[in-house]
Amino acid sequence: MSDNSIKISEKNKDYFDAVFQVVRLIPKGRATSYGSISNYLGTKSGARMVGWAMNASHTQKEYVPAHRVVNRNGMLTGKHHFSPPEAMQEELEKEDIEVKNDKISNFKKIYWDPSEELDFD
DNA sequence: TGGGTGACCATAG
DNA sequence: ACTATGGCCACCC
Repeated sequence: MSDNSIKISEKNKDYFDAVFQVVRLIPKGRATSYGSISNYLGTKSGARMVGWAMNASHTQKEYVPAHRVVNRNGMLTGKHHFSPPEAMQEELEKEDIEVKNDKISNFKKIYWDPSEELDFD
């Protein structure tokens, strides 16, 4: 493995790019939280920035599975930001992820932590 | 330039 | 268990 090391430059633009890359690395049927991504990138409290980056994810040419990114509670906080708000839950259910009341039921099961799954070189 | 906001998280009361 | 507050950093007005 060699592509798993995401490098962040001083440019915030690269930070956005890094977030997108991590999100794309999320396996199908899995989900992670903003905090985990920010923690993986080094910005512990930069969880908000991750969400901000996701907001710009739709502008990226490459597909970014933003629906696989939820908050620490497993709640689909960003669903309202999707083209059709219900699309987020739809996409998750398509990946065998059970969503109940805008929250992932088995979030702990399908939880995917980049720092755990991705190996550092 | 400065203040307010946000798809968050952790801690304290 | 729940609510309140701070922190964090980029973006917008």
